[in-house]
Amino acid sequence: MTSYDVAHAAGVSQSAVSRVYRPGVSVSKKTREKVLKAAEELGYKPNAIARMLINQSTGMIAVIISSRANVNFPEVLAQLNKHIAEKNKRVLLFTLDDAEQLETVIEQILAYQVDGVVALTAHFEPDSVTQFAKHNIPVVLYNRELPDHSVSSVCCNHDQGLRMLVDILVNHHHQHFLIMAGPKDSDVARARLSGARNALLSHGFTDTNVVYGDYSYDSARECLSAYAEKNALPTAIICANDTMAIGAIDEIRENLNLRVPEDISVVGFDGISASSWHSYQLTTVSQPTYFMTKAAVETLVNLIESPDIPPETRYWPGKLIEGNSVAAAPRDNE
Amino acid sequence: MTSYDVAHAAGVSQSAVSRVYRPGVSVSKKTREKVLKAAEELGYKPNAIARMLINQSTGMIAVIISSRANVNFPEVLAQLNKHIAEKNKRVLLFTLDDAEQLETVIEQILAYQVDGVVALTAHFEPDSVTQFAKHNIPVVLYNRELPDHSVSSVCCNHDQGLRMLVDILVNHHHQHFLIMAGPKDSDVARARLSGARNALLSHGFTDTNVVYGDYSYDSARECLSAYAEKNALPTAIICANDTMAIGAIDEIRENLNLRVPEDISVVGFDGISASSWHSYQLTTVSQPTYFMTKAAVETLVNLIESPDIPPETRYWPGKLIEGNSVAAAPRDNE
DNA sequence: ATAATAATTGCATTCGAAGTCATTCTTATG
DNA sequence: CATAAGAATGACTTCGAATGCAATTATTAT
Repeated sequence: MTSYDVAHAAGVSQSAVSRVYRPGVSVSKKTREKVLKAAEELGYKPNAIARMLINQSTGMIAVIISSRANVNFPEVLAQLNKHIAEKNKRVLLFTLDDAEQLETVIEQILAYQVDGVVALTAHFEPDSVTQFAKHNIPVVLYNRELPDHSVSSVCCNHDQGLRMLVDILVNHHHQHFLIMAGPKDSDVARARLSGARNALLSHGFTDTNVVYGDYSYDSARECLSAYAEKNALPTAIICANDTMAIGAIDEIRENLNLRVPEDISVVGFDGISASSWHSYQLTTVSQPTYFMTKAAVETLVNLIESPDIPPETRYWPGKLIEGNSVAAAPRDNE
Repeated sequence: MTSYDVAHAAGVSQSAVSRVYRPGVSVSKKTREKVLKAAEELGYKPNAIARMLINQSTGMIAVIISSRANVNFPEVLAQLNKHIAEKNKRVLLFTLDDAEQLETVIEQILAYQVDGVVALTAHFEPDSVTQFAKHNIPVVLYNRELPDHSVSSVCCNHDQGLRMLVDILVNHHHQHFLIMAGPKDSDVARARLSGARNALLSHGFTDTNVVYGDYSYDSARECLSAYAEKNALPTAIICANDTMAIGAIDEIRENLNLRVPEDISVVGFDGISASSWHSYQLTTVSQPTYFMTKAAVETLVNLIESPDIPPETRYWPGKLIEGNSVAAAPRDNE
């Protein structure tokens, strides 16, 4: 069913049909009614693809995710999708898991003539961004920033969040820390690691030990268990995300036979729903994902409408959630 | 940058450029090289939108999700996306949260000329399916089936899963059950409720009490707490999903001051990662999401290629995971 | 009633790639 | 060397909607 079919059935020209479906164009009531009636009978729906071609705009936003069971990705994706739908655009989903796929994914995104890109993934270096710039496709990074800030970003302020967490630990007289970092190729993980180090440094703690997990529960248990075999235990563990913090707590309780928070304090990051479950009650920092996703979409839509807006980096503060996973450092460890 | 620009730069016709990018068409090495060189220099990428228009196929699959923090949706979406990408197609994401949005969403999906639809959501009644049928757009339902089976579905066999769980409880001599069901407008929740009832019936247990949650941790705690105030406690709780099972466990331990599994046994459904965490160790049934999503994509792709394949319903058995949340029914309750 | 103006309408073209068809250029064969 | 068979190429049309422009009709003012 095309506009020609409807035009024929309604006894008008194709132009008339087209105009009925464009807002703010002058069509007489009579024509409009004839067209709508014919369209209804024929089950006609304007073809968005043809419209894209002539309009030079697809109304599609590429969202690039990594399939790694990361952070709070499901929630973020659902919210991004909602905000994008509210702007009357659609999400075209792309997965980018390793650097090899990068070229292929970029080519596909370019081919699909998307109006903009939201990147939630690693493996997306300045070069990639340049390619989109060449084709005048605006990009917004989510929880990532480039060293030169040449691209708009919306980030949670990981430094501030970790400062709050470290301050709490220090206020509880902790002096022996362990940082449980996330995967080395994740920007968020790097930002949190450096945030933790900076916060500790500002209190005079240098050279804090670091173990690396991959954000997962199991990896947290494994790397803590391996660490415990060869090192004296810390009194406080700063984890790169809540899932690992929960893994750490379970490892401490089940295999190290110690108590949380009495023997060891643990803090996380993200504020996932499980962090407030009774068995864990994590002290953590939650990301304002609603506002962050909304900001990301708004920044992108503004860039689509006015490509000359200079790149902007927006930081959102995390919100401290005081649970029950931090207590005063035990005396016998001092 | 269009194929005409490349054609001009390479000194060939637009047809020649087009042919270079179509597989299995005869082009001489010389032409191919000239074209590729010019394309490289100009940064030309074939325009997928124009291609869609002429090919009458967009390579896009509409995936309809509900933004409700449902079941194991994030994992399912990520896996669907992966399988769809492997078939060299893309996911166009749509959210459908209530029946009012239905018409709008369907219209948009039709306008985008998607090659097929995967529906993970409620509010998607036979009428909706008929509309897609009219436009020859194949649909596959995920964990949903229509009464008349007129549309292809891929479902977890909830009946079989619940039978396994109920059998375990019965083998542990339980006689007093409570079913904690999911939201009434969810098909999966309804299927699990009826699965639980049937399994109990087959052991001669009729009229088991039911409470309704919304799949969330908090709702589980609330509805169990409300139930406990007015009723004798069961010795076993059958939950519609793992998240509610975990909520039930925490409510039992924290507020009812009882032990799991010694005093009350709890079973869940889904096999989410938290179900195996040390504090819970749920006995549950995991859905084979990898195979289910793969099957859904394959069924859909087959339908796209051969629209005359009759609708098929594929059931996948769940896999029993025996944790530590079921024990023999306590004597004093008999 | 007529002129002047405004509101509609249709024709023809455009967006960018793909495919049909007729033509030209190769290559192999007698 | 001539010719048939095959490969390669380009002109032109197609997909479906949107729009500039010109022509037509409706409306208003005189």
